[in-house]
Amino acid sequence: MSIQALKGFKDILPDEVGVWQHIEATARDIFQRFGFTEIRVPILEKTELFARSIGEATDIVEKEMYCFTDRNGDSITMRPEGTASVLRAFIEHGLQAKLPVQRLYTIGPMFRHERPQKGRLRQFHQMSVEVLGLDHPRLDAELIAMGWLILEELGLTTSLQINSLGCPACRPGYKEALVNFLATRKEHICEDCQRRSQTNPLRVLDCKSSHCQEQYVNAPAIIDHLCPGCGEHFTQTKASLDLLAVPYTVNPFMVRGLDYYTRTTFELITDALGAQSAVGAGGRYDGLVEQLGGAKNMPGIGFAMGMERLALLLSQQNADACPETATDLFVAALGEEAAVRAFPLVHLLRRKGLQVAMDLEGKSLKSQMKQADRAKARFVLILGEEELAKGEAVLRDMTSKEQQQLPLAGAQEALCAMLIAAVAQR
RNA sequence: GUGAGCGUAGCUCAGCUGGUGGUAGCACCGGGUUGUGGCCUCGGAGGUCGUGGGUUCAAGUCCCAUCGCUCACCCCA
Repeated sequence: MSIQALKGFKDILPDEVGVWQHIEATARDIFQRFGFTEIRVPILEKTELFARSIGEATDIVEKEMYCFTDRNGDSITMRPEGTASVLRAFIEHGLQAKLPVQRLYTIGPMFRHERPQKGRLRQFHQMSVEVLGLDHPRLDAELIAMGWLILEELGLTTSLQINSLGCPACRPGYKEALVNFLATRKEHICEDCQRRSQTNPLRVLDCKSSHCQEQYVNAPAIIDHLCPGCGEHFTQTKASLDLLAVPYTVNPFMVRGLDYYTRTTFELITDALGAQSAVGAGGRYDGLVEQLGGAKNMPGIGFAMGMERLALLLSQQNADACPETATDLFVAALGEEAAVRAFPLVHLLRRKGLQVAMDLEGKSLKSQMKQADRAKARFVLILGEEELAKGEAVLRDMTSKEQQQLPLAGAQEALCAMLIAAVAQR
């Protein structure tokens, strides 16, 4: 048996890479329009960073992280998400001193040891954005609208759900009300829900069992328990979304799997990916910077998009949008003398910026024409013994099938210029 | 961690109640066209039927184990 990739680790093969590049290019362009700059952060961090930000009791930290002890005996973790690292860098380098409001994005692989399934891998890729230093509700709306715009420009149809999780002032009160409510339904809900009533009561409302959902119809909703500050913030966020004409539905039962979220949370959802419905999600995390040892009262908000999920959606909904690679010119040389002549010509054309291919093995013209066709070459320059004898090469336009003679005499630069002109005309 | 389904050519898959591995499709190589691609046509190459054991005169097919993949639960982007 030959060696295979690790479970949940996948190669992105040449014929799928166009989709990925299209997603990335579209997103980078939009990030830039919204004033974001890229930050690149390491894949490895101290384990403590994630334990402190994501939350000790979360599934991610408890059982999904790739942790190991390095040669110095330090506990190291392969990042399961991007926000913690970006905030660490923000604090470590004092970025708030350089610009009061930081808009950052990062793209890269994340790692979680889960059972792989459709749209879920152990190494997966996220594009994530963070804004630090501003808590205005218009920012929440702007960020959500940016996520929406990315999907729109990719030609993908999704829906948007929003919620508010409150803040340390109002959430405990809600939690208590919820726990009390759940106690009254204890006998009628599934085992998972009973267990989660203790460990993570907010999560219970997210149960997929329709039987449980019936029980929760009259459950207290967090948005009815928000403190005045959070209530006003949520109202303003919704109003701002309306101003931008971004359609949303409020899902008072939506929760997040990371502990650091406060106030606004949202998910961009699709029903086209099987069990994995979220293609993007995020929210506000106003206490996180302080929690990680940074400045007090440093608000933050961010979201991440799953690139595998976007790629799946794109290839099933809008595959045509991804540009195909084409070749400007294929140089078909026949015989050793012609090959020796063509070889440096090809290099010169490449230096001039053309996308040029050539067969190096001395195959038949038929075979070389086939290669040219496969490479989607727009032109083929035929250079054989006959052409050398006549001092004229044949340039064939592969779509119109028209052929013209190009003089070989004189400097190679002249031939180059003619070829570049021919390619530029199309 | 739990459950289900599936492993046959590079890829997608046929293969019935066990009886010699498929002229299968796509891709690849070559000929038809001695120097012109796609379309057509003819030919060619390509396999430890995931692995190990068992039942049987006989196993791709039945049984057991094991490895792998996929989907779902859970969780999440």
